[in-house]
Amino acid sequence: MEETNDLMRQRKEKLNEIRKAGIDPYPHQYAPTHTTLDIREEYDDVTETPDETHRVTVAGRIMTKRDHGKSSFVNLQDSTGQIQIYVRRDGVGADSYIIYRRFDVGDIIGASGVVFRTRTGELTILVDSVELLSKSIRPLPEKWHGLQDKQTRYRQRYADLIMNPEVKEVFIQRTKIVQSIRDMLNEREFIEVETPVLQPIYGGASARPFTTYHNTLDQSLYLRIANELYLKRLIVGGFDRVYEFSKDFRNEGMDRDHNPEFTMLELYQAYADYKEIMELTENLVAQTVEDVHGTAKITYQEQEIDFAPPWERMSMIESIQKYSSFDPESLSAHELHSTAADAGIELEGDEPRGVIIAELFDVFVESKLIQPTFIYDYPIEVSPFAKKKPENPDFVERFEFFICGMELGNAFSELNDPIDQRQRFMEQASNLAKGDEEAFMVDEDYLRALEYGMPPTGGLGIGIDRLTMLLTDQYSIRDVILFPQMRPEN
RNA sequence: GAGCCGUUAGCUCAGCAGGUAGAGCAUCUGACUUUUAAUCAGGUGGUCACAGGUUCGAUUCCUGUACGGCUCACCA
Repeated sequence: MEETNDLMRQRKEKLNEIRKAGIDPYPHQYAPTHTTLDIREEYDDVTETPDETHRVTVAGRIMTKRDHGKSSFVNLQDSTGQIQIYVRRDGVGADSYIIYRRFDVGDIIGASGVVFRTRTGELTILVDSVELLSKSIRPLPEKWHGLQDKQTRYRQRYADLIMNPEVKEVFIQRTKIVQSIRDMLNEREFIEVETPVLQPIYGGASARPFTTYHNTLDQSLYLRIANELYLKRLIVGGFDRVYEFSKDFRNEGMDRDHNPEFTMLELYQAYADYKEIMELTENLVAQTVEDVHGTAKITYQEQEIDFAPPWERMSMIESIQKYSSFDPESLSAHELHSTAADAGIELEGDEPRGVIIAELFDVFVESKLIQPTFIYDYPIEVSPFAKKKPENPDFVERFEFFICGMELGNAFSELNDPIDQRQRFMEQASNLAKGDEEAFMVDEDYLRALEYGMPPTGGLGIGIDRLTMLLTDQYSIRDVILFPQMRPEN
């Protein structure tokens, strides 16, 4: 249904008047010579006297308009910032000025003129030619307070971006973060690849998937919850270093650090173990912080975070010993159960030891890890794709890293023993049968790949959205995703 | 999934111990050729989220619904 209000009606009338004057309100192209930033850099030293050699053509959106009878000031915004333009009837001609009077805040216009300074010192273009490039028929939010309503900002990100320049900055930073990581990985001879988003069998993580359907194949397909198993197939195939920035989809709750679709970097390096990946991780992230901020120290929600390596390292057991009064090592399985129950953890009663240890970690430790910290050596029960520790087969060579109480990444020495992997799959399949919605199916093709032989390999996943939250000091994942998931408006 | 809070003009927000609504910006008309929250004068603009209930009367009180925010739970 088309919305109407007086303001839009008025603008449509102006649009018709402009058309009647024989002017196309939506012309096909324009050729600006400068961005507003170019002008600020190039003409920083101009004076109050207009000089014909300081000629520029700019294009952008009218953000404010101050009419003074036969002259008018406009703040014009382009992708690099704003500049003031000064339109005089004597400058553009009487006919053109009549059309100009039909321009509104929000319209996209082009203007040519010479750069000078007004007597208040404002860098300004004295315009002798101005034209409409696109008529805006929907009024922008108010200039002073901008757009505040969160719902509107998320649903109409375009309006948010027009009105709130700091929002745009966040997304520019996001791109820089990705670019920085990509540059470093390319330099280390990793190959960037693309693997399927539509998967016949989902796997590589524990999460409920989105299900879809392919008509021609007459088959259900899943949107990937991870790309792990495909990247490892490539390791089998002889790509020794691969990575992918992967949009993954998990059919679960939404909150300040979960969106149903999100971006994960996964990388795999043949012949490395998790200790090497740990070093790669801290160097990669610390360098990204440096590239984006020029320093390894940032402030996130008023907490100072120092990314300079080496980061703190603690085994999961050590971390539980440190942050709770419990020592999982000295407790029997039965005592572990009652400990966990006392801590308010809901249990069925038949959870294996490792599952409870992981729960204790979640409850007692995770939120306390503020500075970048590696937690390593996870229980085997919660890590179906990680290699066992040679000296203790109850635990695997796996780490996650945490910053500001958030899990940022996950890595392991990849399980490459096809016999062991098959057993782990069977356990998952049995959990699935028992009703664990986040367990997953046996992936026979992945096992077939492993049977050909996969070199010892270290793998890593990093949550790009969460990393961006940290580096741009945003409280919610919705503020680092351009179009976050929302319920329908109506 | 639970709790708390919110939804009033295009935007940002007031308000109503229950009597059909206000401000600023925007917009319109007039004046104004160096303003920058331009200024001055005068106007326009509202299904007070939606649906029920109580009441002589509901934007206001009550209930429900929708959407959103925050917190908690869930999420290895």
